[in-house]
Amino acid sequence: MVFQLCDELLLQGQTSISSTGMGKRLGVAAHTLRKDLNCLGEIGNTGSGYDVSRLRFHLAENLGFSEVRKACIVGLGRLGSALLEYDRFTPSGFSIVAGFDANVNRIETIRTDIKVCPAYEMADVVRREAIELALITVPGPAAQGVADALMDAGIKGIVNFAPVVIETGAFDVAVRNMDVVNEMRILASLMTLNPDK
Amino acid sequence: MVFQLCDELLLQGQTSISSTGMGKRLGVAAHTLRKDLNCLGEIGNTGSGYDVSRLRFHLAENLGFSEVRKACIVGLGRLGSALLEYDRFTPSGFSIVAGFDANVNRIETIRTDIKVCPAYEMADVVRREAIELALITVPGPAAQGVADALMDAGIKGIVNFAPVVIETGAFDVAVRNMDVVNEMRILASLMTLNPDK
DNA sequence: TATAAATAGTGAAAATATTCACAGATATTG
DNA sequence: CAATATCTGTGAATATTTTCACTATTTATA
Repeated sequence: MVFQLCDELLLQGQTSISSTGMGKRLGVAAHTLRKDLNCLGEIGNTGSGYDVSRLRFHLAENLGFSEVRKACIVGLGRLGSALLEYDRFTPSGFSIVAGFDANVNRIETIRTDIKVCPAYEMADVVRREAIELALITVPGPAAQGVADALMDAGIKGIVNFAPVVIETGAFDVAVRNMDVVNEMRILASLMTLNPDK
Repeated sequence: MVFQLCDELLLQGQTSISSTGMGKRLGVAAHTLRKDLNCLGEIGNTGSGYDVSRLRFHLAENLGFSEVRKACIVGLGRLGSALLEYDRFTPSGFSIVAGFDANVNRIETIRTDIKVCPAYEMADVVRREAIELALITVPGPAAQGVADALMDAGIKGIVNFAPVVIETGAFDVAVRNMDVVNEMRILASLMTLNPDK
């Protein structure tokens, strides 16, 4: 959140910002930000706030954004193939190294620079290339099976676009869900629990 | 999260589940679930766990999923127009009542049952139809402006697909961000902070 | 039916997270 | 250059969340 804000500030030409200023933009209390940020060491400047690029650098170092991480996309339907062409992965430090789909006909019609393979090669490719992240864009009923195969092959993190709960069992794998309906439900519940004015 | 699990369980024909069973599937401790769930009153059955459809009903009642909420989509590029055709909104209790885009040519070429309007009509339509939720699918630089206009028009919740931080200022509006790169960064940071074995 | 196993609810304890308040440092201003 | 305003870092105080431990109840079993 702060990291993204840093990028925006730099784009806007702002080189410095205070915890108060960040708090306003992020909707977070200033002291919370200060407490969180000085885990990185004393990187703020008393009197003038934080230097944006210095802050960004320290966040990248500490959160592991400096090294490029390999990812793959499983399920090359409309969403999956759109993601294959998405141009923000590389500048953000992620490298999409493969796409997989169970439908061989579909694979043959996709035109992209990224290697697309049939699903039965998935475990092999993930292991061989040491792919750490996977984006799951298969239909709901197929998602758990795909996740199981990926976890067996050593994947470390999953972004799940299917509207189902992915079980990780004993695997030490982090899952992030991206389901627009779920986000809308969260908004609806906030509105219900905080009817406010 | 529990709500989604209820749907899956019902689909699989499972009518009852214990807090332990849910915890396993969700990767959450059983006592946490029990503490959270009995905010809804005593709806579990000692000895046999929770009745899934009863649990689902109570969650829906308390979280406000029972009434249909109106939503609109702003920005009808590839993502926005794909969402116009998405078939999970209606069965989930959301009604997409309008789409907006600044490009009038684009509006004329979209074929859908949902009303699509030029951007300058947005505030009027949102107010007139009392639309509560908005999905923002415009390019990053346009997102804050769109959000400001929507908040002025009385929107209560935003799902933001643009990779920028939306400022809500003094408005009491909830924002949920859906950015795949941001989710991948979260996974990367978890992997860095928990290198585990 | 008696016994054992499973399960929710819950007060209390422990662990986390947030907020407050202020010292000490830097910047700004007239 | 002195006075004022701004700002971080941080220990202490609160508040919140999570975990634990146990009771009471229901279900399953033999």
